[in-house]
Amino acid sequence: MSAEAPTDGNAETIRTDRTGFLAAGALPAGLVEEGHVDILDMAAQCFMTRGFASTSIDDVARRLGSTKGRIYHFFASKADLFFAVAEVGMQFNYAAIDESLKSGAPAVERLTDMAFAHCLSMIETQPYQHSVWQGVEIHLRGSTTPEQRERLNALIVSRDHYSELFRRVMEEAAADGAIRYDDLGIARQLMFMTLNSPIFWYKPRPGETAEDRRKIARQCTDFVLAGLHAGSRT
Amino acid sequence: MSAEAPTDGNAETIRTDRTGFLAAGALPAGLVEEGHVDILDMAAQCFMTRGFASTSIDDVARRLGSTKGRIYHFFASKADLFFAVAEVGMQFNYAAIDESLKSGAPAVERLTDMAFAHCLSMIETQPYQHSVWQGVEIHLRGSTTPEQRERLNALIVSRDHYSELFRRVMEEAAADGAIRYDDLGIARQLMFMTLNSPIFWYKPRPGETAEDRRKIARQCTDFVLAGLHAGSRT
DNA sequence: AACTAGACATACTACCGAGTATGTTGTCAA
DNA sequence: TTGACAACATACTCGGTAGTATGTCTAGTT
Repeated sequence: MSAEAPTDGNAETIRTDRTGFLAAGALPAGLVEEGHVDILDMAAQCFMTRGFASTSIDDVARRLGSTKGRIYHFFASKADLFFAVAEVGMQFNYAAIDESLKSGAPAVERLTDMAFAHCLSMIETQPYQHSVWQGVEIHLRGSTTPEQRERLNALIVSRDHYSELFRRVMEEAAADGAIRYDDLGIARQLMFMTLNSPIFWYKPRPGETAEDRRKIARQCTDFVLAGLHAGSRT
Repeated sequence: MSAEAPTDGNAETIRTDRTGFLAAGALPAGLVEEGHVDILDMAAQCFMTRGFASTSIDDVARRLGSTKGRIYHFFASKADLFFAVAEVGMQFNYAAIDESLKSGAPAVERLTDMAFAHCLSMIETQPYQHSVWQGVEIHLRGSTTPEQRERLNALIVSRDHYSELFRRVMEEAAADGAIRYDDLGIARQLMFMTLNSPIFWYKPRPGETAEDRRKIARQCTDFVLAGLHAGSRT
């Protein structure tokens, strides 16, 4: 049933669409190894719906239509699998805002574009982002191994660095007088929470188009910019 | 150490402050039974820091300085304990917005007051609210019993009804032309996410005053109102 | 003074799930 | 053709945790 579409030869085609909803294959290059893709996709979905702690490896295997053996062949432990998912999630984000970040546009405009791209990334890679959230939020009970602790720290560092990219643009925009806030730290928290919120309430509708998703992201971005008291849209 | 302050006679004094940080005893009346208070407080903290699934009953007992026996004497199961915490959390919220809700003030003002009260409740009863969040969000793995399913549904209904209270005021305010948005459903999601966000990032500072907390709530409220394009503050 | 019941602590069971050890199958190389 | 290895599946171990059964102590009652 979940049967192999004939796995014909061309090993080149890493980013085939598979059965998965999300296709981690959409990433830049060989960032995700062949054979990992499906597992990551399904794991991300499990982690999203049941949470890390409540997700058993057998759950993921079941969703894959296979058994634990397959997963443990590629990932050393449940935590390893989780980190892999979360790290891919962050890759998505960096890739998403990259272009806007580098544009020479004025700060507010850059901030707007980044916020929009970030939000859209939340929507379109939701299960991965949900895992990132859990990783940063719940400090992962049972990260016994020091290697895992290290990996968790790396994830948080990555998250912080990403957040920093936004902070700089916010300060620029504030210096321009384009936005204003009371406390920068809180303002940034509120901004991210709003932009991240689709992680929790977004539910893909059947027959939904890419433009529909962009519309949601646009509304979130508008809300944030208004919240930052950006020039009232005439 | 965690020792009993002399449990002298007056059984009337249900709402003594105890060792707990939160004191569920601050609730309206006999809503929380004596003997439940400390357990609920500690359970809420555990659920917040480790999450429901990763929290063992022994964890809660350890934080109480006692053993499982005490907990199972009052609560039938781990899920029961969790629901009790979450339900108390919702009680806090209803109590918090009650006054503002009934005031005859114009819609925007009412909305502002409710938002502020709600946000402050998130801050001041954080562990309980974090449990509410988990209950509504993660659909509670292993709610095997139909009674538990029922209880979870009841919690969600309670949450929805609470959310409805806000929706009405939002529509009123929109009709007054005091706020405007694109999609009401999304606008409400964004509003709540922003107001709820302290659940995740608030961290009580030593020597913090009630006014400090109100200030945070005020900034969140401002952000939301601006996001809803309420009249630009002059 | 014995009786009772509430409020726990202690000791035990049963199960689930992470991790492992080993078996099986297909594919490619020589 | 055979050997080797990747990619899994199957079968098992073992620790942690929810839940239970039972013991103990104290306060209050008659």
